[in-house]
Amino acid sequence: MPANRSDKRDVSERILDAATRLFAERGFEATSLQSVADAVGIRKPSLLYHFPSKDELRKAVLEKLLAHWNRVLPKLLMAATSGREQFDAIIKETVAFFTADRDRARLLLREALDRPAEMRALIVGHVRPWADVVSDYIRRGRDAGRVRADVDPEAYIVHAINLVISSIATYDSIGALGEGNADDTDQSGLKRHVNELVRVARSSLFRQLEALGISPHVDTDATEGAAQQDAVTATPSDA
Amino acid sequence: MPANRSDKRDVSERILDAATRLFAERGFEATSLQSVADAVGIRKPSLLYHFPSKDELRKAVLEKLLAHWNRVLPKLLMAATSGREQFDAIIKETVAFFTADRDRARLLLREALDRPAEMRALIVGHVRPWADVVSDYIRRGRDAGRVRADVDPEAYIVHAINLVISSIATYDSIGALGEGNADDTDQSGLKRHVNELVRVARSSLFRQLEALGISPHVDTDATEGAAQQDAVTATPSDA
DNA sequence: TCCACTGCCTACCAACTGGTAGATGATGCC
DNA sequence: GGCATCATCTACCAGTTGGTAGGCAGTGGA
Repeated sequence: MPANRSDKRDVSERILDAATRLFAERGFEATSLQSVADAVGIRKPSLLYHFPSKDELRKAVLEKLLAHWNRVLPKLLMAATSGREQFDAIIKETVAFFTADRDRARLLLREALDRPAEMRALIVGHVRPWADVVSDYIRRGRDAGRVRADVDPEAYIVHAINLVISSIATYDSIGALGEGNADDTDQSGLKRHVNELVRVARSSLFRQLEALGISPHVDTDATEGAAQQDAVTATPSDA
Repeated sequence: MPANRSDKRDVSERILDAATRLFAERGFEATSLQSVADAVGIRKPSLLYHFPSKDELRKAVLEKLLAHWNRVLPKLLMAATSGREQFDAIIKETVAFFTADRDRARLLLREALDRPAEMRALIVGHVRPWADVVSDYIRRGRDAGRVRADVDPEAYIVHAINLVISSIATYDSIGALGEGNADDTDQSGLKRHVNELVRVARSSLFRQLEALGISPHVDTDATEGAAQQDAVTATPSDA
């Protein structure tokens, strides 16, 4: 039987999963190959057979994370829904992606801190293209009066991305301000956290609805609250 | 002469400075005591004479950072200016504090990722008290109609703090989206980055001025822009 | 049947880690 | 001057690190 081949992919996959978790939790430098091997249940040289060096393992972990991302995002941007719906779709997917596994946010944030130059290159190569699409969209929205006049589109996008990733990555520590209890088992605290996160991102971009004479602000609040409600529970296309 | 005593403080101080820089740059685990000693120009055992263990050094670095913070913040909160001025004073000081030395932001962010439980405890002990003051202020502002009705005060504060620290800490990497050039020597990119950061924090908290019938929004933008202008160049009370 | 290859292993390595022991010289107090 | 203390040093330690050498069982194709 071809147990070999399927096993190899399986083991490599398990190594990647364990490494992702440990790198996100403790950081790359603080994680030994031994501990990754232990987590997978193999010996260290076996691990080095699949990934020839620790740095190659790191790159593979990062690449796997970005691969998913690059698969999902174009779809969202090509879906030609316009106006706030597009914004909601993007931010909802982004938030769902990172809340589904907070290690993703932690890993990216650590990488940004540990290797700024490398991350910068990755961002310019992978994220810049569609960030330009979004900033165009923001500019059009600004001309149409939907978006606040004082928004700096490029800078806003940076802050929006940073806000999502960082606030989810640091929820366990900085989130302590918002909630008293340490064990947030039902994730109600995380929900509240994320709802406000989406509200901040949205309300700092769009002009207030009542200013446009659409509806009284009490209704607006309720609608926005409902729209954000399932941002946490929503499942990303792929886990 | 009392060269001994002043020398001791001096060396300890130099160790703390070097450790702060290195911990912020590479992370705690990735920084060896040897490299800190080298940066100071002493031998490793001399370093361990001043700080009995690596972990004690870490705590001292963190404590020094928080000490400054705890000295400055009460003053800002006690200054009984009300309304948006208080918000501006706090966020301006905070932003100035972290932009004056971005290592501070990086260090705190790393600590939040590396030791969430410890950071959580520190936050509850040190930050919670005055965060409660601010959230009260937000609630009052909400009742008075200055603050948006849908703001979640506690959650907002968490995001505001996170936004400031994280966006400044990751400017070198994620900020690449906003600016093309890697060497931001004149810091104009950082200024733009920070201005938008302040705008996001403010506009997601307060209702738009024109909605309150105070002034046309063009004037508002200009005023706000000017108010934010020197957030970067402003010097915090103590460096 | 033989052979090459895969996947995992044991045994090992030099380099480096945080930390200790203890000597040495300078300083300040009696 | 004598003496304790301070600050720094050299020499050393055991443990861990990322990584290598090479053996060995199973598999699949010629």
